[in-house]
Amino acid sequence: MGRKKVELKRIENKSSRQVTFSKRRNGLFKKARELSVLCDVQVAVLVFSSSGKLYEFSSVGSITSILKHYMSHFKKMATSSKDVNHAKAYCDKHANLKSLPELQLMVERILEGPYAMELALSNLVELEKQLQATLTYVRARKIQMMLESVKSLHDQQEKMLKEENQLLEKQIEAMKNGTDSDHPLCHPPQQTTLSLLK
Amino acid sequence: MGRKKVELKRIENKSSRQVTFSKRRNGLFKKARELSVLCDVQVAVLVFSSSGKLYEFSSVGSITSILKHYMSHFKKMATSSKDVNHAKAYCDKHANLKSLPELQLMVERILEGPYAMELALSNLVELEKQLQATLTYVRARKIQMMLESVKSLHDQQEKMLKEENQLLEKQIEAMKNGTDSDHPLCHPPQQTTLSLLK
DNA sequence: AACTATTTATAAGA
DNA sequence: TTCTTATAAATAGTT
Repeated sequence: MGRKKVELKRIENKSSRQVTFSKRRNGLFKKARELSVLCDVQVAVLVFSSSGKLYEFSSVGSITSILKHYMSHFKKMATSSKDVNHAKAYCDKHANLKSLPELQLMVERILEGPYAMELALSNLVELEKQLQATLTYVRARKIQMMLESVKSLHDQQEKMLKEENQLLEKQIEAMKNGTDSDHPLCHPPQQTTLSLLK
Repeated sequence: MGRKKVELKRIENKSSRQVTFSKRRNGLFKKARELSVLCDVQVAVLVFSSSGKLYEFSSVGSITSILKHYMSHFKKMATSSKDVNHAKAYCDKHANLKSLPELQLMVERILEGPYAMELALSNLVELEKQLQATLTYVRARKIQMMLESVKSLHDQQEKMLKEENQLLEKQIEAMKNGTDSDHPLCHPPQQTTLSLLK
């Protein structure tokens, strides 16, 4: 379908082969998307160029579902502005990581953009790495916070027990020293209230 | 390209959807073959019908490169044999999850079997779910273990402090009994009940 | 499955 | 590379 009918054999001229490759590859992906949508089927097209580059079309399936999975994680993560700020600071210090807002944009473009289907696999792999790194960081932060909260409770309790010990020691001291006209030991019951995990 | 322009959306009429599927599937495969021959590249097209049937065109080779990605995730998980045992026990109690060794076999069959190309996409999606579920479990176990180790340190310290308190209380008691045997206000110190991490 | 009016893809040229 | 356009090819609706 062009000015002339083409013979079905390798195009020997390198540059016209390259031009045809680019045009027909796009055409093939478009057809694949149409088939997928019109007929409600899953289609994957993989094209390996002679230079080893991979061009891929995927109507659905693992790649999209992986992205949706990340996306849902992502929305949860983005709700806590505190985490976002921590992550932002972290990303600023490690240039290989993108910030959460940047990643969010990236994911949204991919999922909602008009060219969602024409994403190269390499882009997805890169995105996945970025998301994984960010998730890992956020998880580490959460665990850190959990441990810190437990430790803080612990420290508080320890402090109260120590205070109680000191009080008791003073009582002993006082009893040893004192005669009994005045009874410093006989106070109303000590209040030892420990509020712990809510 | 037909009597009318078609909207790019699912064809609702089942039989015309089926006819279009058949026509366009063949068209897509023809385009794929042309691209492959004219441009001297490798092309694979996979079409999964809603009934699960696979139609395939391949100018060559395999999809194993995509599957290797899954495999690498997998290898990381399998490094800790302790976790493997925990996960095994967990999986035994939750029949919908496969154990790690089972998953490993699954992946190996997929990668090394002679029918690598004929994998249904649904298998990959299922595998992905299994892997994700297992990873989630392993992560939860790790957090649990970290918290437990902190709690155990905490409990130990608390026990020591309590013992010290008791010792001090006994000393007070003893001193009271020796010097000042009937003083109505002087009760034994109040008990200090500590409710801690469950 | 075949036909055919139309739309769509694309080869060659600018 | 991008656009234009003549023509080949694909295909939607019909039979």
